[in-house]
Amino acid sequence: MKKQDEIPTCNTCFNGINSIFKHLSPEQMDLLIYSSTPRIYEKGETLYHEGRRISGVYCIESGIVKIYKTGFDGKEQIIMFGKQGDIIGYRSVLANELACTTAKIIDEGLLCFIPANLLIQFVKENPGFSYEIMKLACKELGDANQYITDLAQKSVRERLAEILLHLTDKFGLDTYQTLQISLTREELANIVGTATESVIRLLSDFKQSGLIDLQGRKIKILDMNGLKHISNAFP
Amino acid sequence: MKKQDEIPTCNTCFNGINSIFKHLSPEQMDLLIYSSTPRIYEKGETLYHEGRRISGVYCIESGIVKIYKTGFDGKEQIIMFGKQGDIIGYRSVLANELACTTAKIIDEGLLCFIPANLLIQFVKENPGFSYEIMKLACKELGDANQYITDLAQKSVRERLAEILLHLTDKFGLDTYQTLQISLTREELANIVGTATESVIRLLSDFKQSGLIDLQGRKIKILDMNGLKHISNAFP
DNA sequence: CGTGGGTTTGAGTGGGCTCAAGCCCGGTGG
DNA sequence: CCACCGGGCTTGAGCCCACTCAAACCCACG
Repeated sequence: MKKQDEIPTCNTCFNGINSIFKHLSPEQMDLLIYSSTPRIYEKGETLYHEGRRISGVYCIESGIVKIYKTGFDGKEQIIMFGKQGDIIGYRSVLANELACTTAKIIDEGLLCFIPANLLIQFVKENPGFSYEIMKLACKELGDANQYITDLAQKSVRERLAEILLHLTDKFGLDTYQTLQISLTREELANIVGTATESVIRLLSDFKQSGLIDLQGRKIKILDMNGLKHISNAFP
Repeated sequence: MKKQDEIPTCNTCFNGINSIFKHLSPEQMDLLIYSSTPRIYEKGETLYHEGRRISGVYCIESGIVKIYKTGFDGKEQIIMFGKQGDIIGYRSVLANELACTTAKIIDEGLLCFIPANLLIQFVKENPGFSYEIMKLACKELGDANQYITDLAQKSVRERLAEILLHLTDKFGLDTYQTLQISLTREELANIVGTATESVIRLLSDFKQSGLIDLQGRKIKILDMNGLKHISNAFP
């Protein structure tokens, strides 16, 4: 736990040019910094559990968070990932409901906990901030609607190609074209909404076709246009 | 068009106890009534089109609106229905995006058009109203996440049972247990995310099992618990 | 060197899709 | 009044995608 010795700070997170908090007044910003608790979270830690009361939201300074629902038979359905700059858990806090998802760290990093009442206070007294959060929710809702349509109408093959492109969009590639997020085959299956074996077969199929390359969990994106073509998305 | 002679009014819609507009100031309410244009919309009319600019939102005083996306091969995916008291189109207006869905009247009724800039003005200057809309978006987002999980993990049979229960929740039954919304088999399929023939086969299967009764488009819900059991939802 | 989690591959099966044909029923025009 | 549509509904046959089950492999780790 030596890492805790470096004093963590959320400054980049709060002050970034695209930060959701850019509309806060100086006083509110002070209050935010004073009331929020940053710390390093390790791989496997759970931020909140589906069905439980949620006491605040988390702002991600670094690391990756997996947000998922647990289906009837215990199978995970990954709804989204959170990364640098994302704020998670706000949905349940603002709707004043129990958490409808579970959030778990898959890449360790620095997160800032912000108490629920503080967030609600900001929303109620700062229209600019409120509008910002609302835009976020509306954007997520648009994405969700799109994914509903995909799940209902596309084949597993199409969806897997699309997910690879989405992950590329969100997490980027390194100089060797390697996707900058590491997922198990099972996790990939739990995004796409299919069985682990199907993901494995399709991935090696994509590899045969020269669309991607595989080395363990590293996925190299070789032919983006080929994937776009298969996915029937990204017009 | 004789119906237009009766002067339509949105009063019930704006002043209802659960109205989203309950937090508006008297001046804002006046402005709303002055600036909004109520009229009767007939079956088949389209309020807005997916991919086009959207000039305002609609508040439903009566009637039913179908909100859907059009998939790659032209197939509709119904995202939700709007009824009395619902406000639709706000997502795209607030996110300042092109419409991500199409909205079409399936049961004629009175709707009130509210210009986009007026809605945005209210959101920006009235935190209570803003909070109310935000809660709405968050709630819809929760529903969407649930449906993503269902689509990814449940069988068509389970989903159809679940949809019948959701429709019962939203539109209610008459004294003969008949569902108070009339849909074609194809529309049902486009909610569930399956082929028309599958819906037909499963409905008659449910009828055989004594769960429902069918008379054309009228669906009688006979055994709610049976449907719950099949749907693996509603714990 | 065993243990266990993740990955891979194969075989078999079945849910649900597609295609095709026929039916029902309300509307329309001769 | 009847013939004839046409849209929606129903039923059947056949097939294939993708799931399940089972077995083996790989590799990091204690």
